[in-house]
Order: sequence, then structure tokens, then C-alpha cells
Amino acid sequence: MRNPLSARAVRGKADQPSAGAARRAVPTAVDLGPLGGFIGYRLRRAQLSVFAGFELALREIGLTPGELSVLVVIARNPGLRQSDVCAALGIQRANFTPLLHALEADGLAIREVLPADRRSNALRLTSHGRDVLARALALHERLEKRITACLGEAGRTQLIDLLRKLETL
Amino acid sequence: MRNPLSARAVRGKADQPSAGAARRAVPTAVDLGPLGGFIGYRLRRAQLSVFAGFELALREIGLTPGELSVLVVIARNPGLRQSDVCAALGIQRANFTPLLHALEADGLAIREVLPADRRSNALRLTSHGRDVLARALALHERLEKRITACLGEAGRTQLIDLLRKLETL
DNA sequence: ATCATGTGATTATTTATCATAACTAATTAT
DNA sequence: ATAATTAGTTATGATAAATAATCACATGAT
Repeated sequence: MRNPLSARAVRGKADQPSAGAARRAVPTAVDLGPLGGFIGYRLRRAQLSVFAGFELALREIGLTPGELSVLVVIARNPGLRQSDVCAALGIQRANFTPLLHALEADGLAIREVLPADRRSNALRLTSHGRDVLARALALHERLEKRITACLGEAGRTQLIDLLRKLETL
Repeated sequence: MRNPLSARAVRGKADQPSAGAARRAVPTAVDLGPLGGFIGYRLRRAQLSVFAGFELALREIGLTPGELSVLVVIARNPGLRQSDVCAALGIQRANFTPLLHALEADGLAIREVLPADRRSNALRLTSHGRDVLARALALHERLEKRITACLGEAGRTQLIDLLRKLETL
């Protein structure tokens, strides 16, 4: 199974003292200093957590976040060329090729040479691809629900808005 | 120079049609569909953007985000053991070793065997390490300023708060 | 028509990140 | 003592991302 992101627990352990550490001065609270206020640090930790949740939620399908995003874009824009998908998702063309080939090998997507420009490949989902995408979106919905439960509906929209602003830093 | 994250432009190109694409139906607006509402997707794009900004801001020092976080934690908690730093930052011990050795090789940090438990290494910054950290924090401050300018002061605190909630998903 | 140039896709290569497993040395517990 | 843990290291594999080079095709100018 292709496996994008491990399900590693996000919190370290060392939550309980452990026999060997019992003697040392309470290491339970490490001072993060200014780090806790770094947007980059918080982004990284949050993304690790959410991606771990993604891997868990979509385990039975085995899609990576990147693959799901490609499937969604192709489904909404059938016939799109590879470069356009790359540009839309911020993926390097060179890295896109093997990703797409994996989707093709799994029977989810097809490339057909564009008659108007035979250098280009127009991308489409197979009907199987549409089925898998629908199931994946349903599973993913559960993850988003969990997130909404965690942030509140207002918090969720706020977060999306703030993150979108960051993209154009 | 150790280089964690490339300075790749976050926006794809294809902003102007380009001669070859002039004929096709306007590909300028790709429909992202539900993707735009995925927290995971927004997180990934935002983190790419912020990390690119990080790499740019700290280029002259050449610290990675991970390395800076380790320096900060050691500075605030001198004498801390490796495992404690790992647990605090969510880094695997196995991956921490080479990271720390790099800091040591650059003369920023030192490991000294803990007499009380000779399996453990207590970590400290060298004075040079403290100098570099101070410079790095100053440079990083500029990045945070840019982010604040982008989000507003209130937006920034909101974002941190929301991201922290996500960590415990 | 041809030729220089640019573009789409691919391949190969490199680097960084993250995870797992196995190993050593030291410590603690029975 | 012996067994079980723990800290750190090493080795390894998988993934992601970036760069450079290559090939096929398309375009624009001569």
C-alpha cells in the first residue's frame, strides 16, 4: 500500500516519569520559550497531526493527501492537462509524473494525448476512479467533522481564511 | 549549507497564457472543488509558504526550522537530555542524533555525559551557539512581523490558538 | 519550408524528512 | 545475579521535493 505519512503519535511519550527518570528534576514541563509563538512551528505540529488523522481516516483506501487532491481536481476539471494540475496544486511537474502513474496503475485515472497539442496529456477519471473518489471524500468528511468538533464551525472557517492569507505571504 | 526546504515559489506559474496555450479554453481558473475547504490542504499550502519564508529569512545563517527549534529549547532548558528535547518537539530520537551532531559540528551545542545517568547526554549551547541563536531569532522576528502584517495582530493570535487546538486532534 | 525557440512530459539524481528495527551500554527491578 | 528498561546510536527504507537533462511536439520568424 502506498503510504504517505506515518501514523506516528503526535505527542511524544515521557508523559509519565518512568522509573529510570524518577530521580531527575521534573522534566515534565519543557519550556518552549518563544517557539510556542512561531507560526511556522505551530503549522508544522498541526499539519503533522492533521495528516496523521488523514492517513488514519483513509487507511482503507490508501490514498495520500497529494493523490486525493489530484483526483479532486481532475474530477472537477476533466480534460485538464498535467501542467495545469501541477500549477493549481503547486506540485513540480517532475514529481507529478510518478504520482499520476500510480493513479493510472490503480485504474483511477487515464491520460489521453490531446489531439490539439500532442505534447499534452488530458486527464480524466475512470468510473472506478470516480467511485473511489466518492468513497474517499466520504471518509475524509469524517475527518473534517472531527476537526470542526475540535475548532467549532466558526473556528474552522476562520482557520481556512487565515491559512489562505498565509499562502500569499 | 544544510537546506531543509527549498525556496520554491508557492504559486505555480501559468499565470499568463503563454503562446502555446493561447488556443485552449481558458485554463487560468482551475476549479479546486471541495479541496479549498480541506483543512489539510490549506495547512500544507500555508506551511510550504511559511517555510519558504523561513528559508529566505534565515538564509545567511543556514539553520533549518528543526534546528532552530532545538536551539531554542536547549537555550531555555540547559542541561536537558536528548530524549526530553525529542519528546518536547515531537522528533524521533533516531532522527535527532544526526541533527544534533550537525549542531555540534557547527560549534553551536555540546553534549556532556550526565554523571547521574551516564546513558544520558545533557545538552547545552556554546557561547557561539547563543550568539547564533540570538541572530537567528532576530532574523526570524522579521518573518513573524511579515506574517503579522499579513494576518493582523488579532489574526495571528487567533491562528496560533486554532493551530494549537489542532495538535491534540 | 526550415530553423530557432519554447513548452509538455519524462527520467534521473539529489536532498531532506520520517519511521522502524536492531544494537550498545547503562540503569533499575526482582 | 539476572532480567527488564531506558538513552543513545546506527542502519535502512519510504516519501517528498527540487534540479537538470532529455525527448517530442508546437510555434513564430525568416
